Amino acid sequence: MFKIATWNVNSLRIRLPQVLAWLQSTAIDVLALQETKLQDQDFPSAAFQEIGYHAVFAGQKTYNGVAILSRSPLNHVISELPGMGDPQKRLLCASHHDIRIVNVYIPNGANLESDKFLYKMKWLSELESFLKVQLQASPRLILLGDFNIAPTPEDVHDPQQWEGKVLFSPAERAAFQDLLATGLCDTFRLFPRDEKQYSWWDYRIAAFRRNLGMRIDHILASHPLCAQCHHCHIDREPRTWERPSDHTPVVAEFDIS
DNA sequence: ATGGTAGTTCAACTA
Repeated sequence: MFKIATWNVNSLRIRLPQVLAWLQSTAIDVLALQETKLQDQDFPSAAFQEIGYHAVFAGQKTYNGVAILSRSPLNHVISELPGMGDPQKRLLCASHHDIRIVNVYIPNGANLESDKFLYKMKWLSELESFLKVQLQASPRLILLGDFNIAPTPEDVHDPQQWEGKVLFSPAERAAFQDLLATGLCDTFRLFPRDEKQYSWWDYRIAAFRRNLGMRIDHILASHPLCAQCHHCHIDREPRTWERPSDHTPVVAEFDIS
């Protein structure tokens, strides 16, 4: 059994006790983190090592920052998205045995009229190119992270209100489908689902209490791995804790010998 | 239609 998860922690400095507690209450093999907001010299490697996790990370001051925690050593690390020439630390790719793990913090995009949205679409386009190369070399691949895209109306609490807005625009949804078309499937949608299951709720407007959320954190797996995926769930519990991240973890399990 | 909160850093930006 192989259990992998993604969690946008919105500052690992603040959330470290929660991440440690959550890891110790689950049986996670690999955890992809986004928005660590830590420079590499400040990354709490020792704290994770004490509970049995190796860590690789790519951080910067104040914004962004990604990390992968793993019970087994990780290798062949890439922390730059080719084609971007980008100081923003939003991608971290590493191998866990023969599984290629691609952890992403896809840009938010602000709004459809902004330069940030152009940057988001460019980033998605470069990610698609990068994935094709990675899949060629590594047929067993998992792409996971904070995508900042709700792929379908079922992933949005009020799809009419959100139609055409950032996180749920036709262009972003099309880009998400382009990612799937490289040879991936959305593990969450491999199984029957209750409605209104989300991974992110705005801190404002008491969104969590009212379940006004969106499913924007995803675990996509290449087809050979999808055949071995037997479970995916959103763990709402950390979102109920004191001083939570605005995102909650998503977990997928694979039957891998 | 606007803004509501949270984190980083310390006025303003990102989300």
